[in-house]
Amino acid sequence: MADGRMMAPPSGESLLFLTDEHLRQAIEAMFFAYRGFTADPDRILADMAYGRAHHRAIHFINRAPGTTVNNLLNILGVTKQSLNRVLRTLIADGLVQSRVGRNDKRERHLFLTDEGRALEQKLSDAQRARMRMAFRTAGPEAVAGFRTVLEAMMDPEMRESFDRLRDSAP
Amino acid sequence: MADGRMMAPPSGESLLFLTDEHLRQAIEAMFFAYRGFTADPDRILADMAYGRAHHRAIHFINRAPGTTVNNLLNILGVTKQSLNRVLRTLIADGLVQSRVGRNDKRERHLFLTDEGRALEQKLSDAQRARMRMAFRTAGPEAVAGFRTVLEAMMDPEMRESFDRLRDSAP
DNA sequence: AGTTTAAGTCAGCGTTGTTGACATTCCAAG
DNA sequence: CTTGGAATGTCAACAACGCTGACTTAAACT
Repeated sequence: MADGRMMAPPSGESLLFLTDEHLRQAIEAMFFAYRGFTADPDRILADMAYGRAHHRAIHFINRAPGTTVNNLLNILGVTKQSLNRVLRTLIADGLVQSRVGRNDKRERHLFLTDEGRALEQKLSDAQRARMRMAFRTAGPEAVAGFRTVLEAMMDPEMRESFDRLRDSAP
Repeated sequence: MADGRMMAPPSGESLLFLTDEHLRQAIEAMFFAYRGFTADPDRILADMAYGRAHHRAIHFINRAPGTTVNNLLNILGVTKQSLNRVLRTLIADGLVQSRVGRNDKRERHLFLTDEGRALEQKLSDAQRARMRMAFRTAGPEAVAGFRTVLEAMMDPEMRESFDRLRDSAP
């Protein structure tokens, strides 16, 4: 019966739980969970002329104010043309401010305006609310495991970006 | 110092670890990890004329052979027009076979061909390899927590799809 | 038999990713 | 001081994959 599959994998050093079936379930869980993860911000953005790309840009500019375009490029992992299109609309709409670098005037340093910060708040509030709910439901031990697995799943370069952001936390 | 942030959240019933900062880190972890999650299949698909949508269709047809288009629609959460474009190319390329329903001739039942199964294997091998590596690195307890949190993060309907697929496991 | 409902198709559009070519601006090395 | 290269930005074209709207066909229901 179904209960057999709902049992927790064996603890300890056993690695027998890594069957293809378990891995497939994990893959599907990742797929469905990511849909939930993005659902709330997507709903907010749908009403505006923005999409997920705008959300990501706003998130990381808020996270690291004054970041350069090139730095953002590395974090987001897209081409400058793709990012530029998003940034242009955000700047035109007054959500993002681009300041020429003082030391290196080739660089543009990006900041959220008050309006941009307001949208960031709205989006991240929604996303945090879901994450908070999931964490409360799952409990602290599960959360620790969740983060451990996510970090192990990243590519090394992404892991570096992640660590850099984390280590520069306020 | 950085070690302070690298400590595991407090265990037990404490919920103090649910600060906005912890949640934000989790959000970023989810973002970077999902990139890793899709990276390997994406690389394989890039060489062909296929994308992530084809991968998803192939995955779930393999998972539930004979599934109807409408069922697949509900699982994938896209419009039938969007799915149809993908299915048409997969059928034209001989990876998927579509059979008219016997009871209800309006329905089409979908199956992978040998060639389709071969591609599915290639894609899922790559994705499972990463997942297996992450699971081995993180350990069984972390894996259990990972799955718990992912399930709590899903929308109820997605959770139902996930459970249905899991309960029909071979 | 005629209407409604469901499944699937076709046409067209928007967002967001891609490449390629190119201009501009500027730092830094020769 | 000139030149090479780096950082940025723009234009154009294209692909993947979401979406809506209009339509055909088949089944089901009055």
